[in-house]
Amino acid sequence: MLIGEYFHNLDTKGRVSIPSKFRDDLGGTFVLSKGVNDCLCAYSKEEWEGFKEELLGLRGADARMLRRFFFSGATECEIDTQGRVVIPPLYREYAGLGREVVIVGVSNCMEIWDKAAWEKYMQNPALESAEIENAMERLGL
Amino acid sequence: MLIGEYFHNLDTKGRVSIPSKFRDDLGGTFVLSKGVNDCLCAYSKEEWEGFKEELLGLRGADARMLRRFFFSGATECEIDTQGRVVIPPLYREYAGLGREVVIVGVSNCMEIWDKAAWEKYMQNPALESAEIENAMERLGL
DNA sequence: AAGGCTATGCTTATCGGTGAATATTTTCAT
DNA sequence: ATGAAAATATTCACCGATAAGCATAGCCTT
Repeated sequence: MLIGEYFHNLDTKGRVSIPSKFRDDLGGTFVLSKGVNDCLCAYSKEEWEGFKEELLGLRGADARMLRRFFFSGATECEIDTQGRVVIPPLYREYAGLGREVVIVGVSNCMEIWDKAAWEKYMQNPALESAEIENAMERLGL
Repeated sequence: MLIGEYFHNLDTKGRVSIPSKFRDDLGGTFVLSKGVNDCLCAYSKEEWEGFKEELLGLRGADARMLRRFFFSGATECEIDTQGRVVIPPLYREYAGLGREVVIVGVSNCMEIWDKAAWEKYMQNPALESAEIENAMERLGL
C-alpha cells in the first residue's frame, strides 16, 4: 500500500528517486499520468490495466474524447537500477516541478507534487481539523 | 501499449518521425487510415485485422458506408531506417497537417493530429477538471 | 540526351535519456 | 554512541532520438 510523504530532489536531468518503500508496490515499470490538481499520478501496471479496460469498454463520442484525454496524458516509466525515474519535460512542466518535489502515497497511486505547490495545497482551510471532522461526519466515518 | 503525446515536425518532404516508444508496438509496417475528427489513425497489422473483422461483421446501410470510408481511406506505411514515415499528400490534406503535428497514443492505435487542431480539440468543455473528476469516479480511479 | 522532379537515404547538430561512479545522508543493529 | 548498510543526491560521460539540410538515384518530360 502506498502511503506517506517524502521530500526528494530532481537531478539536473529531471530524474527523481522513488521512495524505496514504494518500489515493490509500483513494480519496475509503472504508468505516470497528469493528475487533477497540478500534480502527477503514478499507477502500478495492475491499477492502470483496470482503468484501461473500463475506458476501452465505453462507447460513443464522449468516450472517444475521454480515451484521448487519459491515454494521451499518460506515459510508461521504468525505474532504473538506482531506483530513479525520468520525469519527461512535458510532465515536469504540467505539474510545475522545480528541483524540490514531494512524493505522496495515496493508497492506490503515488502522486508527485512541486514542494511549494504541495505545501500551499495542504494549507487549504478545508484541511483543518474541524473541517475534516465535518467531512467525516457527512460521509458517516 | 500506445500512450502519450508527442510533438513532432513534418520535414519538407512530408515525413515524420514516429516516437521511438511506439515503434515496437506498431511494427515495421502499419496501416494508416483516415480517423474520426480530422485526424489520422495508425494501426499495427494485428489491430487493423481486428478492426477490419469488426467492420465486416456489421450489416446495413450504415455499415456499407463505414466500410467504404475506412477501407478506401487506408494505406500501408513503412517505417524507414531512421524511424520516419511518409504521410501521403492526400492524408496530410485530410487531417489538415501543417509542419507541426502531434502524435497521440490511444492504447490500441496511434493518432496524428495537426498541432493547432489537437489543442483546440482538447479545449472541449467536456474535458474540464470537474468533468474529468466525475469520469474518473465513474471509472473507479 | 538534358533537365527537373520525386522518393529515399545520409550527415550533422542538438537535446534528452541512460548508466556509472562517487558523495552524502539516513536508518538500523549492535 | 558507533559502525555497517541502505537510500538518496550529485556529477560526468556516453548513447540514442529527433530535426534539418543535403546528396543521390531513378524516373518522367521535353
